[in-house]
Formats: sequence, structure tokens, C-alpha cells
Amino acid sequence: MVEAAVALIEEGGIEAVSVREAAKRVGVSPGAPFRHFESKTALLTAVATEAMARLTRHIEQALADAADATPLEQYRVLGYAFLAWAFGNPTHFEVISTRAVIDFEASGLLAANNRIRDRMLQLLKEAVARREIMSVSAEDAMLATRALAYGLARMYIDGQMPSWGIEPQAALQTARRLLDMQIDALRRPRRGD
Amino acid sequence: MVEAAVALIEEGGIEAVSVREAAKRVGVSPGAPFRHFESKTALLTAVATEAMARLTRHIEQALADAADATPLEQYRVLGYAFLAWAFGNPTHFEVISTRAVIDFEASGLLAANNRIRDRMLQLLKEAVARREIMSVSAEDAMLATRALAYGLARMYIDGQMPSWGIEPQAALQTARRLLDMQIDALRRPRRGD
DNA sequence: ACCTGAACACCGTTCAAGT
DNA sequence: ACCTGAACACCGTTCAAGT
Repeated sequence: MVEAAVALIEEGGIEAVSVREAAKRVGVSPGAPFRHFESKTALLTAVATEAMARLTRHIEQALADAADATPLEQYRVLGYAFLAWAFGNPTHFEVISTRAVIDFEASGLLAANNRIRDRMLQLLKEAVARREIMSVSAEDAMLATRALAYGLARMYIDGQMPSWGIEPQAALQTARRLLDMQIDALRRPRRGD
Repeated sequence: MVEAAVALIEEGGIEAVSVREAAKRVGVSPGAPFRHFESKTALLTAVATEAMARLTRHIEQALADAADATPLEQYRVLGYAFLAWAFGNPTHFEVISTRAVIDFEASGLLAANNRIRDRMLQLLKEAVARREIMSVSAEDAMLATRALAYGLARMYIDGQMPSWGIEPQAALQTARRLLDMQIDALRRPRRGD
């Protein structure tokens, strides 16, 4: 059922998912899925949980590969990993980020989100402690990075890049460059310093 | 019909809109709206066109009030105006930004979007010419601002702020602060300069 | 324990027929 | 010119009945 749902999203976006159609593809009657998923929302939440697990694994793998790098470089790696995963898996990213159709509080989605968030904060605090970056509010810097990366990823999956002058095939590269600009700015003295 | 659609979105988000329910509220039969709107998408596109007109007016008013400010300050004003409008009119913002349910290429939506984009580019180029900011790619700076502001606005309307540690009532203030950080970074020397 | 298949209350959309 | 109201092909969800 989860696979069938993913296939339907791939074909026509998230609102093209119908429990009935997914059931038909699995070869089962319209009512059968409701023995396994309480509702359509629960089905999409299961898809989201799977997607979030993949995103988390992708990020953790990238961080493990960069274990020797400085905190700020690891922060950058985390951002890159997020962007690469979102741009490379638009279907799964769409489900995670469209909270109107899933139950984000449930199924460890919030917990996984918080783990990423804590990791970002921790890396930023280490970077400050090592004087790798200027003394900034780690919360603000993290939120700025998250908002930038999330904004870019959503613009990409919503097909907004062209109307802002970016060819889709150049989008990931551009996104990385903008993230770099933001992260590099953390290292430069602020007005008045 | 447009008003009824807005009311339905206000009550239950964009996917709670049904042409039949809107027709019922207007006191008309289920098929009647289809004489005036080709499809549900066309109806929501009409809502989006109205919303985009309001956003454009809001931004142009803010810029007119700041006509004496420097280009960079006007750029900031434009960003503030976008954030204030998006946070203050979540229903209308949702329609503009959910491109899966509207026809963005039609009805001047793209044109209005391009006008805002051109205005941002122009202000940035003036700011560079006046040496108000470092010499950067105006395209990159614009896209970074757009992605940050859009990301923040979507996080807000999707209810994601709490899971990133921001109380909703502090969200606009935080968003403005992060936009300030980004814009101020344009004034500081880059690595290697 | 799991599925079927009918049923209910909804959809978007079309279209003859009415005024 | 505009609306009605029935119709069609869909939905999500429930539930008795079957295996």
C-alpha cells in the first residue's frame, strides 16, 4: 500500500493519491486498506515516516563520512545532504513537507525532526566555541539555514525555479551556492564588531 | 464565488474547498459555477489572482512610503512587506503559493511575480552601483532573499514554527530579524576580499 | 484475522431542459 | 444569458457478511 501510494504521488502529485486506486493496484477491495490504516491521512503518514527515515539516514551517512571535518564544515555537509536528498527525492520530500495531509505529531516524525534540529544546534555551538564563526545566536542561524534550505527545496518541487530565473537542472547547484553564501557570512564580522 | 472559496479555505485549508459547497453557500445549484469558471482550478486561480493583486499593492504601497530611502533600505522594506503580508494573510498566501491547485501561468500571476522579481533585481543593482553593498551577483542575492522569505512564510502557514522552536506570535518578528541578518551580510566583505 | 461488496455521503463536471 | 437538476464517474469510510 505504501509503495502504491508513492507510485501515485509520482504520477500526479500528492492530491492524486486515492485509497481506492491504491487498493485497486494492490488487488484488493476499496474497504480493505482501512483494516490496516485508520484513514487516508494515516496511510500518507506512513509514507512520510518512511521518507523521514530515509532523509535521516542520508544526513547521518553524510555526517559520518565527514566525521573529521570541523563543526562548521559538518554543518555545511548537513545542509548539502538535506538539499541533495530533497532535490533527488521530490516525491518523498513533498510528503514530509505537506503537513496538511499527514499527522506530523505522530509516528516519530516530530522526534526525527527534532534530532536533526538538535544536531544543527550542537554543530553551531561547537563552531562558536572553537571560534570558527562569529558569536551569533545559534537558534537564529539554524532557523535561517532551515528556512533557506526549505524554501529552496519547496520552490524546486513546486516548479517555481523557472519563474525566478533558474533552470531546473541548475537548481541544486544554485541552492548549494546560496547555502554556502549564508554559511560563509557566519564567519565574517558583523556591523559594529 | 470567490468570497465563498476564501471563506472555505479560512475554515479548513485549501483542500477543504469544494465547488459544490461554495455553490450551496452562494445559493445556487452544483453545476451553476461551471458557467463562470471552467473548473475548480480556474476558481482557485481567480482567488490567487485577487490575492496576488493585494500582495503587489501592499508591496508597492510600502515602497512608495519609503521612496526617499536608499536602494538597500528599500530592498529591506520590500522583504518586510512580503513577510508582513504573508503572515497577516495566511489564507491568501496559501493560495498563491500552492501551485498544484492553480494555473500560475495564467491570469497575470506570472507577470505580477516577474514585476516583484524585477524590482528586487533593480534595487540590488542600484545598491551595488552606489557601493551600498559588496559586489555580489544580484541574481543570487535576490534568490537567497526570496528563498528565505518564502521558506519562513511557508513554515509559518504550515504550522512548522513550533517544531523549530518559535512561538507563532513571535514568528513575524523572528522572520524580520533573519531577513535583516541576510541583508546586512551583503554589506560585509566576503572571504578573500 | 483478513477480505468482500454493498452502502452512505460526499466530490468535479456535463448537459438537456427550463426561465 | 443564466440556472436547475439529473446524471456520471469518481472519492473516503463503514460494516455486515463471508473465508
